[in-house]
Amino acid sequence: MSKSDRIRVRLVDVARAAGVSKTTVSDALNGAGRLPAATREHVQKVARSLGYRPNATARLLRRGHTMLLGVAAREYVETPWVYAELAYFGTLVTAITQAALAHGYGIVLLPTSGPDDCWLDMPLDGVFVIDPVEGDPMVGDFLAAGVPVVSDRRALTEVAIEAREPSRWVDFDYDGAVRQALDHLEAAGAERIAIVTAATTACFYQQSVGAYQDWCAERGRGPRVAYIPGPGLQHVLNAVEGLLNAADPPDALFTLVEINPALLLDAIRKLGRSVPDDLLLVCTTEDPTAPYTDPPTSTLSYLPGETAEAAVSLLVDSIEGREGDQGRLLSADFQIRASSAFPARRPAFPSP
Amino acid sequence: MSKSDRIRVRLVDVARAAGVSKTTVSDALNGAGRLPAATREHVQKVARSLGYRPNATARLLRRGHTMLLGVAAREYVETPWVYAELAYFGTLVTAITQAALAHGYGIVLLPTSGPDDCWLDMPLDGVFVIDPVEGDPMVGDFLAAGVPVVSDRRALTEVAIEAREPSRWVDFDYDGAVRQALDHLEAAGAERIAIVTAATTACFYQQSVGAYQDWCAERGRGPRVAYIPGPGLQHVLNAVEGLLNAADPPDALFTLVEINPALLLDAIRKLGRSVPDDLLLVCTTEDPTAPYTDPPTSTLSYLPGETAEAAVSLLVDSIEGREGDQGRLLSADFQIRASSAFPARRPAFPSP
DNA sequence: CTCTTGTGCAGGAACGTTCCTTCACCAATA
DNA sequence: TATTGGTGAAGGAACGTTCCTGCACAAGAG
Repeated sequence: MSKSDRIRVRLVDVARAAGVSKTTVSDALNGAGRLPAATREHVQKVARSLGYRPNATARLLRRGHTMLLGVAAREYVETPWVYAELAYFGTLVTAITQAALAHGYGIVLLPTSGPDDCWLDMPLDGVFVIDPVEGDPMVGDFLAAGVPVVSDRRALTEVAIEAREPSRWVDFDYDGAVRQALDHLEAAGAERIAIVTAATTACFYQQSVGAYQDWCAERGRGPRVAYIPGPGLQHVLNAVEGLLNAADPPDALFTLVEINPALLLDAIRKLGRSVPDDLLLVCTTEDPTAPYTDPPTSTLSYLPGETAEAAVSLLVDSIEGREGDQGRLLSADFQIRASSAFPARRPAFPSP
Repeated sequence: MSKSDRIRVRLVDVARAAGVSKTTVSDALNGAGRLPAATREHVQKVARSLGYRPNATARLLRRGHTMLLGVAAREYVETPWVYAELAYFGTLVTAITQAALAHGYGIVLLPTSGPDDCWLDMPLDGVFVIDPVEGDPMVGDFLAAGVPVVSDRRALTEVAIEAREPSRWVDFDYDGAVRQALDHLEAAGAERIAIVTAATTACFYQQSVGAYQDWCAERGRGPRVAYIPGPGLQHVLNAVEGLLNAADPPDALFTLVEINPALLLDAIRKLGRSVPDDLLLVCTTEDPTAPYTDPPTSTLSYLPGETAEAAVSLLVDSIEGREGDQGRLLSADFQIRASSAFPARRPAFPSP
């Protein structure tokens, strides 16, 4: 009926056409076996003329591994796939793809929601789970199925310990990173540092806010935390407006959520404040535009490139049966630029 | 030796443990066959207790399709995978992933370069090729292998016609879109409109610049085109600076390349110009921050969401043997905001 | 003229599923 | 008692590869 009824040409078809056995065809095309050059070339010519292409699935079944790595972002599990909103996810996925390619693996983007354990239908050799939720069922399913898992957070112990092989991890020293930024702002003269964070259970936010609160407590300062309720930059802008219009406004802002730095500077300007004269600013972001804003924005980066490299390498070690590290602890990258530099004069803001 | 030597539990293992045949196990777990509830539950219990998970690859081989769609970005073929740099790619990939998921397909990110035809080793049911180059070998390989291809540009005829099944396409009316933006700028009073484009062979830039030149010629105006040599926002900023510092500077800017609007406004401001008073601005971008800049930026969007929807639907039709459309022609979405609105006064720029 | 060694290739098992066919069994009907 | 019909389950082919084993033949050594 349809033109796609034309059946695909298989190995045996080539064998018949060339008047040899399928072993000979396989050997000729794969460069294996003991074949004289004449036979090899003949078979190759016939295969080419028939337009033969090996069936990838059959090959994978035979070989036993698929050379495919899954990637799943779990932070907002209800949203199907959100990474485009966030520069962090975008760069991370890119970096993972490149790193995987370098090891000869392909990348499959996994649904974060879906019917039950539909993710197990994909032929994967390993999975990288970004921002797993607590007791993540996806992680459990894969480990139970014998598929190695690497996560960018290591809060998976309770699931992992009952599995045959615990999941490996890549993690960051959040506490150190947050303190580095806060110390810097303090040294630059800030006395009322506010942070903007997300109202999620994601490990990154939990630990960062915790570190911030500890840091404030050690200095006897009241914490100023703005929580945004979900993804979307309007929420972030609202939160910033709320902070700056408060009775006792902050003299420094530290954002944990992704926000385009130029846009944030715009918003701050519209609220009648000037960076860095009235307000110091540090953004947690992977946005490559940060150095080009006016003034250039100080950033805290969680190095998607290195995360990806480490994750893929751990995953591949695990898949290929090598005993490698169990995990890798990375440090964030803090870039100081003019937005948080020591201003000529300290804010002459009226204290209430 | 290693702990991963522990062999995976297969269907036959469950069958042996449950004292039944593999047929019974398969039927019990898949809800097929004629089995009494007792047997079904017994088998399920045994399977669960052994931690059985079906092998995805074997299943795919049997079923004949993999439910996997490939995605390849070809614009900068030399760069391994660049989409994070460009909001268009990011949103497009996200949208494709979601659309594919809705049809029950997964997404595989394909290497754009690599040894020969390594992409054929992936078990794909179909491929979406973004921005194919002329006579793209990847498109040819897939079509020859009987894998349906959909592309977001239709300039593939010479490859497609020799294939059994020509590739399907999603395309845009670039000419109409460019003219819409230019007409709008003209109506707003602009007399010297410059565009910023990329020095690539990609269909989108070629056709858009062509439309711009035609439009200028029809009005007897000299075209002002700035070409950027490669990816990276520094190039864009340099190009803008070059245009605005020229002897006879433009009074309107129309960017075809991706650039963060807030950042561009920053740069224009630093060059001593004000949008929209001195300079009107229209950006081709998918950046969600455009409505939030100061002033809000007029944008031309090539609707990654609709592109993805159409592409996946064409692909799935093709895979599942339905005779569907051969292609889909979409229109770009032009959003007029303050950055290109009629200013109170026309630029009082000195003509040379 | 045998015995070895090597070459060129064919046969068939295996990978782990799904599903089509067959078969035994039991009860109800003719 | 023979026939039908339905139920429960087993056997085995098939999906398209790869690769292990082994056969036939020829050439050289003894």
